[in-house]
Amino acid sequence: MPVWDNVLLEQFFREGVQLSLTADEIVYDSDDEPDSVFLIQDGYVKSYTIDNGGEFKVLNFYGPGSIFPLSPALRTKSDGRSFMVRGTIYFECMTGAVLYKRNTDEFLDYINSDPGVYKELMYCVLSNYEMHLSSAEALRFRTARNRIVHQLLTLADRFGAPVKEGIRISLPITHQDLSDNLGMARETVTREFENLRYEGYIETSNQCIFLPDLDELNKLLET
Amino acid sequence: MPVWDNVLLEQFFREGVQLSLTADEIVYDSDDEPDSVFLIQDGYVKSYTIDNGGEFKVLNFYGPGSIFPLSPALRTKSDGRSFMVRGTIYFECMTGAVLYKRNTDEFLDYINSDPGVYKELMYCVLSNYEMHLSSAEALRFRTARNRIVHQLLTLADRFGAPVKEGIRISLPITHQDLSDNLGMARETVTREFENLRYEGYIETSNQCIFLPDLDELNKLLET
DNA sequence: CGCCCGGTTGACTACAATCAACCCATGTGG
DNA sequence: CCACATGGGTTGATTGTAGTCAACCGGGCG
Repeated sequence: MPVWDNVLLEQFFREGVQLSLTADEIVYDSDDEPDSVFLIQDGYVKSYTIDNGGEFKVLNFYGPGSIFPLSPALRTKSDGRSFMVRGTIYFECMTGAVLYKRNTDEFLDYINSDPGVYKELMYCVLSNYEMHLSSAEALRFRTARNRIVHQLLTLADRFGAPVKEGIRISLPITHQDLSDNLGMARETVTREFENLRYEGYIETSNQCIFLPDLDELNKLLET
Repeated sequence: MPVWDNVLLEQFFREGVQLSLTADEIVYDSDDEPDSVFLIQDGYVKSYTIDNGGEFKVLNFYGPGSIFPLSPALRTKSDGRSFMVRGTIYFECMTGAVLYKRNTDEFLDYINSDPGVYKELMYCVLSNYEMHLSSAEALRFRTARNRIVHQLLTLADRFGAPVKEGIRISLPITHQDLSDNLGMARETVTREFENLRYEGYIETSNQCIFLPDLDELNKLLET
């Protein structure tokens, strides 16, 4: 749903190089010159930083149709403004993945060639933007439980597939990923998942999360 | 200095209606039809939501040169996609403020008329995006102290004015605002400010924050 | 086989939320 | 002009949540 049908952009990327990557492979990090841009054809990618204290901080998750890294690519040297975020941002495959890769310069030429492309791109950026906004809302909850519940709802919005009266989150996420995403300990995620499972709000099998009733889940946030 | 020189956009807004608002006035909320867009000429604005539990969550701060609300304005009904964020987002003046107001439709016409404008706008969105990214990093720290220190550095990046061997944050922020921004209790902010002041990392007078040494502050995050 | 990763569980502890006062400055209405 | 309310800041005492440390389990894989 939030992943927009980027007809023009997808067409452009499909003329690029196709890459097949395995889980845990790092696609790109922001220390590199930003000379490539990627479209995800298949599979899932996460972005994260490692802070000065050595903590992993998972910033975002990307699925089929997503384009990255937008911010470093669009902030070219030519305009004299550099990427504002401190520290290196890594993009790593969470699963096996198929990506299309294009040269940043070609990418910039392409988006400047056609206002329609600029528009598509704007929606990509906005979509990311809103994903962060929604995560940021989750992070501001006081209890681990609420943080997790809110983030599950956000992930359902973005990666949810309707399955018999419920939503299955198609992103294969580990407790570790989620805890790094929410700034909490891995064990806390396990414990809250245990509670939510016991109370019937979620069902899990290996790394799949099924949410039988989003409305009920939403009501949890009211307390 | 992340606030970009938006020559074309500023020119456009200056042809609009000028508004003078007092502190605490709400400029816009996302329940309204998104029929207006604003440029801040002078003063400061914050955006926040109120969650189901009644907690205030301050999402972002805006200063002179900022344009808002970007996301609702750019997501017009015409493209069939609605604003993804749950709940209402309010934009409220933190100080007396002078704004320019333009009609959303005119705004959309204008940005479509010239690729140069689209580019400026893209930088506005990216700038916001990166601000959120940086805040999100702060929110993922485990301790209140680190969350506060990181956010002070982010605010210094965005609102810092160099003053004799240090940085003064020009945003007049209250403990309440900062605590709502970082998802913590007001008293916790007071206590950590007290500590940081005692240790010489910050100086405060009424609602002004002065950071004598950003590097030293940065080093705090390593523990 | 043994290692590593992901998940689970228990015990203990520290940090921050909460509740409760209180101070001070400002603004406002009688 | 005083009385009072309000908002911002400060401080202390208490409690609960979640972080930490530790151990263990199961499965996949070299």
